[in-house]
Amino acid sequence: MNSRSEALPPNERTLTLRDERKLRTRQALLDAALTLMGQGRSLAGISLREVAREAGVVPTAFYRHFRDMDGLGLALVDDVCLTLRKLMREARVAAQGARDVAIQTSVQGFVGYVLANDRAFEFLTRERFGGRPAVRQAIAREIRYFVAELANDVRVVPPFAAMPSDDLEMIADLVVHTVLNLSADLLELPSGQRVREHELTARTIKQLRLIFLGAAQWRSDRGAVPLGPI
Amino acid sequence: MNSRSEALPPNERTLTLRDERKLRTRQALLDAALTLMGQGRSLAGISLREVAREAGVVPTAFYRHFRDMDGLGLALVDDVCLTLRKLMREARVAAQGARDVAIQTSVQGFVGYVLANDRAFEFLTRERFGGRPAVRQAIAREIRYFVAELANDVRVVPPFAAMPSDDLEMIADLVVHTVLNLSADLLELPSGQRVREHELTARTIKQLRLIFLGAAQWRSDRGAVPLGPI
DNA sequence: CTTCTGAGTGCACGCATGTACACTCATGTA
DNA sequence: TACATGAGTGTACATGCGTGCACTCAGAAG
Repeated sequence: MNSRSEALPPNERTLTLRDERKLRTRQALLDAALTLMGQGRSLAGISLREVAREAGVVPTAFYRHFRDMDGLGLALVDDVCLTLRKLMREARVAAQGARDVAIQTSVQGFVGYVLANDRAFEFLTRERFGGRPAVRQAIAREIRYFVAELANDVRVVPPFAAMPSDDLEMIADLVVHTVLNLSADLLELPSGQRVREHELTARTIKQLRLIFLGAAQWRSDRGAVPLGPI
Repeated sequence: MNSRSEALPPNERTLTLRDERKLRTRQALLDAALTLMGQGRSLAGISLREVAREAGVVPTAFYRHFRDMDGLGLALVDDVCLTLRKLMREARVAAQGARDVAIQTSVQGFVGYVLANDRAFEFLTRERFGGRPAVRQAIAREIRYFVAELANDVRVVPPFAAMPSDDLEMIADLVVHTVLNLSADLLELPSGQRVREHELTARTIKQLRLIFLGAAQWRSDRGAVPLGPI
């Protein structure tokens, strides 16, 4: 398998022509599913046959790539999140260059990114709670990953340095979910509602400023939560 | 229609026996849908026939109550949110009696409420983003209602008095979504995970404390968000 | 050049679904 | 008491579904 190893650019030529075509069909199926989820449909409401039809392939060919629609869903999470991580990493590197990445700049960048990749975010938003358990868990894991990474990133900046890891994660969690909330609201807009879009963005920016204001005042020892009646 | 008006307890006897039975069947259908949504299924993955079967009624009887599954979904939102509003109002009245409702007490009360009404909250969580557009919009409206009501409620307490309405709503929005986030996380637990349950609750309590800490420092004029490139 | 592999095809099947229609018969109305 | 209503029934049908199986025939392997 996977030969044709004539020492060419290895990213291109570790794959045979056949495998390349297979990957293309696979991508067509993933794409088809994403397309069909436009107009507010969820994976649960899309049939295997529909996906195959949209991808221009006979229904039984589906099985060469995925066990069933659940498998397609999981692959979609992987596929979408891989791209997402990569781009987030790039954004992070760019941010290290320009010190003092203001909240506003970051959020506006994020908004642009969400709107540019609306199909991916629509999928994640829709299936995050509405999807089958396996898909939900996969998305939850990705979000936990982002939270942990954000917690690590802000560990070096003033108010967060020397803060207990627990509290850092708690704040990162709050930030991530506030931003995800913005993303969900944006996707609900009928597209092209620039004014409302800006209102939502402004609201989120304020919310993040408020959170950082709170973080600056935060003292872990005052925030302890007693067990109460378990 | 709706006679038998022999001046009895009007809550009971403005309905004929027939209408009463019809209502009972209707409720059975709503209940059946809620039941079938256990184990992580969404409305989109449940058939009209299944609901009828679970309710102990022939499929075509469904149409006497709802136009289709979308109609059932909308009715479910109304039904569930009506109960919810009523109980929230009671909680609010109770809170007015005991001044200084600590964050901790409120959140723990909310957690108990979510776990006691898990089917209702599971439905709302699942369909909030994952549902058909009409259902999503109905739920979004209910959430906006809660946000507005919370904003009104806290208007009288120290840090929030004399704060612009915009900022108040922005904070209420942050609080409500933080709490909804807790609710979603709780429902994802396999039930009976009391330790993890307490961890999640503690995290949310901390997040709310941090938010109120930020709110105490908040100055509207410093939080203005310039338009930027529209 | 020959042989083998496996991605995509075409057909067939049984099954569940949404909904139309004509029905029954308990209950409300007069 | 006699009639009208309408909630729930039972039958029927076309449609779309998931999936099994035998197939073709590029293209990889030797």
